[in-house]
Amino acid sequence: MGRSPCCDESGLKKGPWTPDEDQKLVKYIQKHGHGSWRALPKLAGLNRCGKSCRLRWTNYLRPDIKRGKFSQEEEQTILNLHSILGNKWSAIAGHLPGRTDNEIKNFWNTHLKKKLIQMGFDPMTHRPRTDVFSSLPHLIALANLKELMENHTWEEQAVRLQAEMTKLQYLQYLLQPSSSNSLNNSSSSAFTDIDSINLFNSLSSSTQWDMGSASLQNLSNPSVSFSHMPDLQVPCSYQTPLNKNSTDNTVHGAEFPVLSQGESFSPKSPWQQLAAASSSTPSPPSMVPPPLTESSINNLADACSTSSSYGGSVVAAPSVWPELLLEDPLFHEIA
DNA sequence: AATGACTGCAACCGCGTAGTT
DNA sequence: TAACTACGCGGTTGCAGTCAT
Repeated sequence: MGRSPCCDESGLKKGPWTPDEDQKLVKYIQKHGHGSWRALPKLAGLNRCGKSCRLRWTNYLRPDIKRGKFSQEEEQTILNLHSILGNKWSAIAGHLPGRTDNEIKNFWNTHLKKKLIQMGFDPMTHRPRTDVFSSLPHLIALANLKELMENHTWEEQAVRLQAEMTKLQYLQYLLQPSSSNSLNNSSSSAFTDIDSINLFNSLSSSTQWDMGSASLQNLSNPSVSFSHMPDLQVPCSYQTPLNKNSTDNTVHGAEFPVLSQGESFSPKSPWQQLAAASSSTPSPPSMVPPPLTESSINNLADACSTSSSYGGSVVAAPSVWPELLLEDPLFHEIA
C-alpha cells in the first residue's frame, strides 16, 4: 500500500548523527519511550524523520546493544541460522541478544559470506559449489593416496575407500536437485539445507574425512577438517514464525518444531525428513549392516571407477544406491 | 609521505504489510 | 473495500579508516 511520506519531506536532516542529536533522542526515549516514531522527532526537538530516529535508536543507541567482535559461538549461530532462515536478519538477530539485524547483516556480508565463498561453499545454499565439488573425489584421492598406500593394509584401504565413496555418493545423491532416485521420487523438496547440516554432522562423526583445506566448522581457521566438526545444532528457539502471515513452520518442505525457550533444535535426519515429507516413502529399513566381503568391496570398486568416468557428477546408477547405502555404517549412523 | 584500493559500518532507500479510517 | 499511514525489513550506498604499493 502507500509508502510513508515522512522521509520524502524536505528540510529534514540526513546523514551521520551528531552527539547532540544522539543525546536528545536518548533523553526523550528514556523519559517517554519512543511511542510513535513519526511524532517523535518533533517532540524530541530533532530535525529528522521518524524512520531515521528509529534506525539510530535500534542500531546504535539502544542500551542493550552488544558491541565488539562476534564470538565463535555467535559466528556459528549465525551460520546455522542463516542456513535455515536465509537472509532473515531480524529473525537471526532475535536469537543473538544484543546484536542488531543490521550488524549481523554487515558481518555476514563482510566476513562470513566471503569465507564461505573462499571455501567453495555457496553462501546462499550453504552447500558445496558443484564446480568445486565435482572434483572432490579426485582431490581426496590424491590427498589420501600416499597415506593410504603407506600406512594401511589392503583391507583397511578397502574399508576406508568404501566409507569415502559412500559418503561422497550419498552427499551427491542429496545434492541432486532433480534426483530421480527411487527413494525420493515425490519429495525432492524435502531435501533442504538441514539435510546438508545433517550430512555434515554425519560426515564429521565418521573418521578421517580430512579435506586438507577447510570446513564450515571453524571459518577463522582455514586448516580444519570435517573430522573435528561439532554437531551443527541450532541452539535457539523457533517461536518466531518464519512467515508473519502464517503459523507454518516449514521451510522448503522441511518441518521445524516450534520449541520453547532454551530448548535446542536438532534437525531430523534426511531419512526422517523423507519419511515425514512423503507418506508413501517407506521408512529406512532397520537392518544390521552386512559384513564387508570381497565381492561387496569389488562392487564398490566398480562404482568408484564409474564415478571417475563421470567426472564426479552422478556417481552411480540410482538403482545401485539403496544397496550401497545400506551396506554403509554411515547410513545407520544417519538413520 | 602520497595515493589508490580495500574494508567495515552507519545510514539511507524502497518495498511489503499490518493497522486504521 | 479502498485508500492511507506507520512501521519493519532487507538491500544498497557512502564515507571514514586501514592497508598496500
